Amino acid sequence: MASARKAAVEPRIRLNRERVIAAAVLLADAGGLEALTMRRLGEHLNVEAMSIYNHVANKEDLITGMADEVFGEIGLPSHGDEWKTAIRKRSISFRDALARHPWATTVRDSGTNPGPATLRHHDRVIGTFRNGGFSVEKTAHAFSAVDSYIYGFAMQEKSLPFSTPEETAAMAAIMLAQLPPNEYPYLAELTADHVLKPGYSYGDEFLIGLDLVLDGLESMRDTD
Amino acid sequence: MASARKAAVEPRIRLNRERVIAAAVLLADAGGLEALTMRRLGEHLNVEAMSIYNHVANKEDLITGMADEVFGEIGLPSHGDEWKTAIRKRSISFRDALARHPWATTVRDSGTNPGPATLRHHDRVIGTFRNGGFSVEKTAHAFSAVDSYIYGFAMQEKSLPFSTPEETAAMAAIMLAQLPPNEYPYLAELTADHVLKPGYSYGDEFLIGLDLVLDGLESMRDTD
DNA sequence: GGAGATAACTTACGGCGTATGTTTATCTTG
DNA sequence: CAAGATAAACATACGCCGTAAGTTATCTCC
Repeated sequence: MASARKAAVEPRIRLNRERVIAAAVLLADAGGLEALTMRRLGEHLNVEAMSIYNHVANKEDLITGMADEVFGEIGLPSHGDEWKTAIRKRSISFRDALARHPWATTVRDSGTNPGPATLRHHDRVIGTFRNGGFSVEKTAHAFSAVDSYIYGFAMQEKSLPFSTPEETAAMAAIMLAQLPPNEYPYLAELTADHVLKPGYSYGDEFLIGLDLVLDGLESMRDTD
Repeated sequence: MASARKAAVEPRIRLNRERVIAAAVLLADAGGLEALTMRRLGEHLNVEAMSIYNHVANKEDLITGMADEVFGEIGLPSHGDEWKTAIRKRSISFRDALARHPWATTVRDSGTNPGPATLRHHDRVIGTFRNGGFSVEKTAHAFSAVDSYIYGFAMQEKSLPFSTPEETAAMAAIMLAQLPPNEYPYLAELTADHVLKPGYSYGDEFLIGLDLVLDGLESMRDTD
């Protein structure tokens, strides 16, 4: 057959789980989770959609793998640092990873069946609090508070309809113009006097809120 | 025709946007956003799928309407209360609304084209900070920090594979049993000594983290 | 009661995830 | 190196999905 001869000229490149997941992450980064379809993923891998199922159980399994991939990109808290510094660094790294892969903010089934990178990450974060003098109970509080904040911030950041300062200013001006001015006076004030000021960037809010949470955790650790 | 006669016996009930959105919210509450399909929604409304398009522009418009519905359920901060009390109450109400409608945590296109309930809600929250003595800039910090925390917490809560205390204990025991014990010692400790303790409920973490954020905002307001 | 508007229904299309069955390429073992 | 076994590719098909386009029934108002 002609196809057999052609196959001899262009030998198949074997797939594997890592290559599949990496390509899927690229696709989702570019167009969001809804751009990730098995057929399109197949195209990017030069393979038919069904061939992917030799390497992942189904689409959910694929996405779980992708989420673990993202967790693997987060810098683990360093043992050498004091707890606050260590958690601060990994929180920034966490937020950066979620900004690189915005689709990951909504996945969160890492909660139901976490992959190995996710487990290691969580273990190290918990260990950092414990070694920093937090009781088991206060470690739970700290873990919940910090990660809730990070996830929530990443989600808000993702949902903004702009990213660069120029886009922000343009978008804010439009939104301000079409706001009924008397109906939402405080919203109008915030937009006009803060968002539209030169140099405004929503991303700058991240560290302010993060440090607020970390300082609160420090005083919580030392009281009761 | 027989169908014409039958129609005379069972006259059509007219649809409208509110009824469509309310039914869609019910459907999503019960089975998540992926259970919300136009055909199923039609069935629940005793109507063909395409008839729904006389009342919403498309599915995205429908979901936007649903999100605004949820925002409408959140109690507005009261003018009578001190800012901290007012924000605390509305934050609890916000979290309750997101717990009732878990699908809403991932929607967030309220950011791109907010509905009237969403706008009113935001305006009132911003106004509460402003009248509580926050500068415009600090109001932005406060708004971002509080809502990030609430969204993130709601998302984590939603992604837990259990809700009742019994389920939690059962699930935690299973997860603990299948954890490589030496590989994740801190995770194991937290699960055994905290999650498996009687009376544990992740939901209790909400107020702890919320008060931590609110206290932090208070001292931020009074410094610099 | 007749006309025009509104909102329902019907049909159809392309794309989705994936079950099932078949073919081809690669690996194993002598 | 040959051949049988295994793994991974391809091909087809099914029942869903959102929704465009066209048709019919009902409601509203004179």
